[in-house]
Amino acid sequence: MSRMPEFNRAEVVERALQVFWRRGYSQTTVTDLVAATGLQPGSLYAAFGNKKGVFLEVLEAYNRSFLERIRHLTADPRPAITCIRELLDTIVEDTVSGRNRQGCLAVNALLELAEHEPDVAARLEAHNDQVRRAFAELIAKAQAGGEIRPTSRPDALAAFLVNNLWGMRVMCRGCADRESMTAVVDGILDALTHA
Amino acid sequence: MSRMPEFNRAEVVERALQVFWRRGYSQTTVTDLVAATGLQPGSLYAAFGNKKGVFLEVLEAYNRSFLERIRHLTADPRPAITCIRELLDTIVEDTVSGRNRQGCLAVNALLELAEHEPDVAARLEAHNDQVRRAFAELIAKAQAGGEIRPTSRPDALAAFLVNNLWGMRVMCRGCADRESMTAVVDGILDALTHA
DNA sequence: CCATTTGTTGAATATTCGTTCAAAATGGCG
DNA sequence: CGCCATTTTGAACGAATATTCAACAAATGG
Repeated sequence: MSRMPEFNRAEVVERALQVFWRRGYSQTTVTDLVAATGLQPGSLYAAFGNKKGVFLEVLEAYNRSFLERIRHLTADPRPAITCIRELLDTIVEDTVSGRNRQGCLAVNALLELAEHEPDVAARLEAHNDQVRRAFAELIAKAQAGGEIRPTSRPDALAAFLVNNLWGMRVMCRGCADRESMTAVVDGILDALTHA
Repeated sequence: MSRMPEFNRAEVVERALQVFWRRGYSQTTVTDLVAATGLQPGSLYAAFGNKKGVFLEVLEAYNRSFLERIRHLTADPRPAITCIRELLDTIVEDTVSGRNRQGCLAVNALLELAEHEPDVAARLEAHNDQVRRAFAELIAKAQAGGEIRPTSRPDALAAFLVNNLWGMRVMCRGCADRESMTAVVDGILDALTHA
């Protein structure tokens, strides 16, 4: 009964994500989004409402993907500590190689927008909680398997781990030397296994 | 032989700092700065060149103050671990009480501006190095005094500590519950003392 | 093949922002 | 006091920005 959209929504979101991730929210202009997505302003506004609408959908896709990645670790047959080490090592490698120095979109957005976009902040808080819970499950599994001593509660260790993850996401934007980053990873894993 | 400036530069910088800290760089308008400092646009531009000039001076003041605070810890007669715990506890209290949920100006600025303001990023990297070195000294002192075992190098432990500090500066913008934050602080101190 | 509904186009719009500048004000000094 | 260098004032300017809209195009159903 009507004309069909010419674009693939997921593709558009993915391309917008790349721009927002690299340039941040404020420094990304609608013109940037038009160039990156191939959509004209009118189509963009028809599909997403406004710039913030695009960003919210981008953020949702990013967070979902990240969270799934963490949750998959719990299903991984290898020891949990191995999975965590691999996760952290990947960040180090991506940073040192220059493959990814843009940090975490969610962390970047939280620091940039927490003050004047309360709804964005609320979503990011919720995401943070979910990440923490996912790690707590992973740690509980590791404690059950004897990899981590059950001295500390999974919640507490998860909060500690997430804190370090966010710290690394800050550092990889500004001080990307391998030595410091591996020292950090070693410190985290020592803390988890000796706790 | 000429007219004298009517404002106190340090006061103006301090007031501009409050605005930039709360709102971030992009979201702070020159109109905001005019309102906060009491200076008219012309005076502001005569004194600082432009908006970025104001911000650079603000950042310098903030970083110098923070760095001095850390360096003072090395001269504190009490055990280094006590000083570190106090530093971290202060962050927790300021966050939970709502006294300071704006995190760290330097971290916020790094994430917001690293991409498109290379000179800002360079200054922040240098600051980061100085902070790390200051903590390394503090830790070396603690190792010499037997508070921390000399198993790990001071550099490595300092990198780990700074990573957690930045992580806390992220978290205090988005997930300010006391339980998580004290869990993080406990994790940090356990890691430092048992390493 | 027409009517209708929806998507696309891209120039236009209104607003906001950083910055400038000419005129007025101020204070030190001969 | 009168000269002059400097600061202050605040309206004005141009550039950039997010958003809109009227004209056009495509697809569907009868």
